Amino acid sequence: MTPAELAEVVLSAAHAVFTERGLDRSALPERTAVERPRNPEHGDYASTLALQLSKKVGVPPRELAAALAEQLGRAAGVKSVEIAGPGFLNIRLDAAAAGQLARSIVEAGPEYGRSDRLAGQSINLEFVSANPTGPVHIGGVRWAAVGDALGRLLRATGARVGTEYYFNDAGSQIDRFARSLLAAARGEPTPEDGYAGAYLGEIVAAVQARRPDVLTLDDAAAQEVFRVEGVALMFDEIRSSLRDFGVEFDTYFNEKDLHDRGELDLALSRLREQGHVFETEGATWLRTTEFGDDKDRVLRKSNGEWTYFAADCAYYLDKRERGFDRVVIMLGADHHGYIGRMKAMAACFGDDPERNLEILIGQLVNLVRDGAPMRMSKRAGTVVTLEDLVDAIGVDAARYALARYSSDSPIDIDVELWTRATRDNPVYYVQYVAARTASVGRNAAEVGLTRGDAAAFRPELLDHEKENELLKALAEFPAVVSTAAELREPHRVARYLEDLAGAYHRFYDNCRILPRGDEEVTDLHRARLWLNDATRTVIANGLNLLGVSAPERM
RNA sequence: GCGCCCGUAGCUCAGCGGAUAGAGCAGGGGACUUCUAAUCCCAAGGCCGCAGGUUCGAAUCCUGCCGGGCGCGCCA
Repeated sequence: MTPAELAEVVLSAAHAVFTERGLDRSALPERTAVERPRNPEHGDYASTLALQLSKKVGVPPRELAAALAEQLGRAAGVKSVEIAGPGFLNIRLDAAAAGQLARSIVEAGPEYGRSDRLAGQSINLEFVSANPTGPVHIGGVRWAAVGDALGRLLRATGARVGTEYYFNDAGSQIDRFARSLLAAARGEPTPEDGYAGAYLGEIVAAVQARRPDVLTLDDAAAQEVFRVEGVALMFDEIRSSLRDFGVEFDTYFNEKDLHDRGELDLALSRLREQGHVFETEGATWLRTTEFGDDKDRVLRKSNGEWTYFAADCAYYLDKRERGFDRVVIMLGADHHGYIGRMKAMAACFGDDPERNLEILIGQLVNLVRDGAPMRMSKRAGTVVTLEDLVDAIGVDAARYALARYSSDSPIDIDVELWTRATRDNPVYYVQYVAARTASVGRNAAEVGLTRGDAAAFRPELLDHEKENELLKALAEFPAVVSTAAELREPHRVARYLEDLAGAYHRFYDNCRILPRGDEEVTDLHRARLWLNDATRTVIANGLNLLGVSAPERM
């Protein structure tokens, strides 16, 4: 029995009690959940339903709890129900009902943990969106790991998801990039406010290989060649380094297309229709202060140029018109000032800024070696890049390390820690369980132990304390996945996997799975093999959500 | 000045209103003729920044303060 199923049982018991006592059934929630108590004395699962309902219906919590307990105690698979404290219900399952989960998990395979919790939602997820003026820096990499994991989580919970990389190929930073390339090609010093780093030389060489005539052109033409070719090369590089990192986007969106298709004009007229646009000092403004922004924003400057914000408006509108009802944008901490204007902009379009637009802010990332943050990159001068991180610790460790922490907290990634092959390296600890469970499977096959017919599986034999704890940890996975998706917090999956890994290691240490020597294969061996394989399934499913491999051997 | 984030064990961090606040590391003590000891076990370690409020119940929600990080543009 899964916690979700038990929660259903609790709820239907509540319905029965309410009916019997003539209480107001509209006070009952549509859904309830059971918790996994820390303290084993509090049972396998606990429900706080009586505490939540007592005030609504005017029945003392312990009295309500007693009625629920009596009803629940009759349910199949429930071994006992106790009332504790102010009105907690502490529920114990019988071993057969608990153990049956191992079979359900193995049979569900990659499907275990998936749900339809977010079915019907259509979510656009934009992340990284680094300017094509240099390699992806480490802040962008955090979003590559977290954003990609979030996309996987949202899909696993039934949402329709479109991942998206916004490619700023129209702004003045691109002109600065082109000027920097031209200067480098001519051997001139980097222009003030230009880009520097060894990668520029590589781009220059590649552009010159394609267009040997480039330096014979006049300034404007040469700069244009460097702009077009340089951006294309940079973009290819970004795209391929992200692909090597396991991240591919459904859509790579060009800012330039918004301009070419007249979408900024369209956005402006929509906003004008809504009555939030005004003109002053020759510029065109959006009255974002109407919706809580600290100042109004310019859409079109007095010289006739569009602002970057105007493109943001057009891009948002474009996403909405493509049928996404939730637009999620992941940004670095230095962009938090955008939240106010972006939310206000959504409101100016007539949208609900709480529901239609979510802006997630991620704090800074440092790569630390020998106790000091790394500031220098071989190719990119003062920024640490995606390739620096992968060179230092590898893709699996990098993705795991970046996805393991709440985006609200800054992280230091210690190179020495994340390459260690011990307990204190979380990704190793978790992957080790993947390898260990696979190894047990191989050894089992060698001694002739197989799970056998599912009908012959005897779940009631899994009654050891460590088996029970492992089963409870396995049972939590679907709830962890849906919570992580709803809260946009992939780190919950990583923390859960570490918890599960601990439960497996303790099981492994206490409960011998394979027969020793010439010992006969028993039903207990087979039952434990089901549990072993269920664990491997959940570890693999969980790591997959994070884009991290589940190795067969280590 | 204004805004966002953070403040939990010596350190790094979990903890979507529930019971006695949890992990890892560091430091102390144990378990290898191994199904991978790449692991496990035991002990120790806490005014959850401070003060109020809401609640049957607050590390969690609200307000104020203190401390730290980041930001503020007709830049992108």
